[in-house]
Amino acid sequence: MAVTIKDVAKKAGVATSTVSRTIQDHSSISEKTKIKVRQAMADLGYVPNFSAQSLASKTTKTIGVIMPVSDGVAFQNPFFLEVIREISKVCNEKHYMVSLASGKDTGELLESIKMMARRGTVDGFIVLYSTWEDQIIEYLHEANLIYAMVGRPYLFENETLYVDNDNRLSGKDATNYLLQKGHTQIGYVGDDLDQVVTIERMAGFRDALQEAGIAINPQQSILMTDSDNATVTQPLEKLFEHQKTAPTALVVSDDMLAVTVMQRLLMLGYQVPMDVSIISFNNSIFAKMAYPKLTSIDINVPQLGQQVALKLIDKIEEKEAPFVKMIIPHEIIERETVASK
Amino acid sequence: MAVTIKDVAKKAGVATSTVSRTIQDHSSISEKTKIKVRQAMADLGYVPNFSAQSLASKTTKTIGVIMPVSDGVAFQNPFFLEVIREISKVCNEKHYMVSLASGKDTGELLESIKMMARRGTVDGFIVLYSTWEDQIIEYLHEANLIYAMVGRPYLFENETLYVDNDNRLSGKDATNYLLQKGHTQIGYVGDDLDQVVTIERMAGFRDALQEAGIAINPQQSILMTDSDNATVTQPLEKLFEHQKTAPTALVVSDDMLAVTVMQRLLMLGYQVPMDVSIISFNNSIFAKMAYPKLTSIDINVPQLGQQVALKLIDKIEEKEAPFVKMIIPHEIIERETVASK
DNA sequence: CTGAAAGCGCTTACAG
DNA sequence: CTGAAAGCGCTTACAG
Repeated sequence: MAVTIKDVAKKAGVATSTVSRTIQDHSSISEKTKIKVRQAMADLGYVPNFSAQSLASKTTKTIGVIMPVSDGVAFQNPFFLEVIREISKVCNEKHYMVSLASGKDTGELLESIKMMARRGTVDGFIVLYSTWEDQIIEYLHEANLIYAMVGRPYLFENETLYVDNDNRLSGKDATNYLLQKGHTQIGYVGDDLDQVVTIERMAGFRDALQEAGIAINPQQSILMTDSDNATVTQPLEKLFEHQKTAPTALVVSDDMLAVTVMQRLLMLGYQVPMDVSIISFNNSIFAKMAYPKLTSIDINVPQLGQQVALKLIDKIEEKEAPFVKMIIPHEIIERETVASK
Repeated sequence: MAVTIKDVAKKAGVATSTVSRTIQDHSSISEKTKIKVRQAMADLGYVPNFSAQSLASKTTKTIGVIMPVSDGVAFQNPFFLEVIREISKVCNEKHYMVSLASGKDTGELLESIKMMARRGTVDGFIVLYSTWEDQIIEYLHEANLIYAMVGRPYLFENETLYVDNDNRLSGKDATNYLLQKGHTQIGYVGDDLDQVVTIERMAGFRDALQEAGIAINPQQSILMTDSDNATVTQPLEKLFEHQKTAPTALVVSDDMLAVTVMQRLLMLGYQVPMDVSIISFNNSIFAKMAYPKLTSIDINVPQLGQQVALKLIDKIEEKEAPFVKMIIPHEIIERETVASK
């Protein structure tokens, strides 16, 4: 049997309550006895039992990480693993555990989350994505559970804790960058229409063109594709159909999509960046491994992950913490896919 | 307060021990009372408290998933997220939780794992990778913890539960495929030398050439690069240095590396597959999105993930279960990067 | 500043 | 087949 709080108490010559309090570094315990108790813990190699702590304190010191539903390409995005790693890192430091919730469809995911909540296995949740009208969020909110999001919430924005980039601004910055390089015929290619982020980036794209006094004809400059990218070719062809409206530069909502777009462009006979310039978002490994290497907007994934975790834990530990939103800065990483016009 | 076993007992008119036993579907309880109790549970919306169950039963119903240390490109491999998703799916069904262990270096990871083990937060571990001389495995083994691996163990193979492909055979099959297409000058490019799988695939490569009676000059046909792919260019150039030994086809140990290799090849003036054919492994999203699309060996990640989880849970629940190894079949997915010679 | 005691919500011999 | 009771290893008012 493992060593328990009783063994420590006996060895240190104090009550178990005193041991418990020094574990929590209670201010009521004198430094002298704390030292004595800590010595005993060290000598015995004592580590508090997790289940017992949870049961007695009504707190689990674990946070549930909610992944997006796993169909579609979105799920394969390296973004998620990166965020998870950062969350995990913070949790390690704070002595929290991370527990994963995923599912192949919304129903399955919801069941899994409900289970976690009702069995009392988590103190709070982190939702890794943000879409329109999400049942998951509705449940979390109704059930009055603590949660935080990566990405701007569509529902209950004013009452939820979240960390995000200024996606609209980044869309604008990306477009302005192209404008500065002399492009005036700029198109936008996005996927995953239900993702809040995709739409926001497009809004930023419109902002920039508008400020530059360039009229937008959606038919000729905006292309939304489904998330598995299978059908980009034809619509893309259409975008380039008329010589005088054909874009000389493209803002693409995600690195992975940008890789597909470049590939299709090549098939259509366009070279990047000689014929068409491309800037995309996320600065993931795809951006670095693409050929040519993608100019991309870095969204600082480590910060995104670390901050949600930190803020959520703060909220869990002192329930009063006000609702916070936190905006992480982005940055253009210049590589090889944008040419001057 | 949530509803407890006492409430259910009262409502059903039985003792709490009877409720507990019907939760576990004990054979000693009559079907009649089980029905009565289940009715009461349903009426009250009862769900057993997780921490209390763990504390009383000395079992946690959670498995720890150990990720590879996070430096280097390997970590970005979509493989891990896919496996995790599958493990998570099985765990959901079996009412297990999955808890993540990761770290930026071995020391941090080990600390995190030790914590989990000593605090009693998991019943067993799944290790997602296999390398030479892994401290993590040594610890798991010494501490007598239950674990399973994805990939063939380097240490304690005869006493560990694992699920893997026949990597050596897949290396051989890949090479034979090239041979059948008429190539005779075939090179091997691998990274991540400490991964057992990389070495095994290379061994298969050698097997095939040997059986075909083709001599191998390592200098001229084998290139091992570090895992961040940064330095592939020069050694690759060297591989193609002499016209008469330059390979007409390459076996590449991973899709991500293959993408890099193709890119560098292009820079060196070689077209794929016209000048050089390429076959790689994993059939990840990189294979599908590459241009041209990669011919790749599918390793059936879903099976890999589901089976480790299933087998580990079996082992946890009936400790007698013998050590098992399970081999999942692979399959060549023909795409656009291999041409006939 | 410290301790004795009750309690968290289950499970599991033990007895019948 | 079922129940009373002890126990899992902690935490936290309460009292001093």
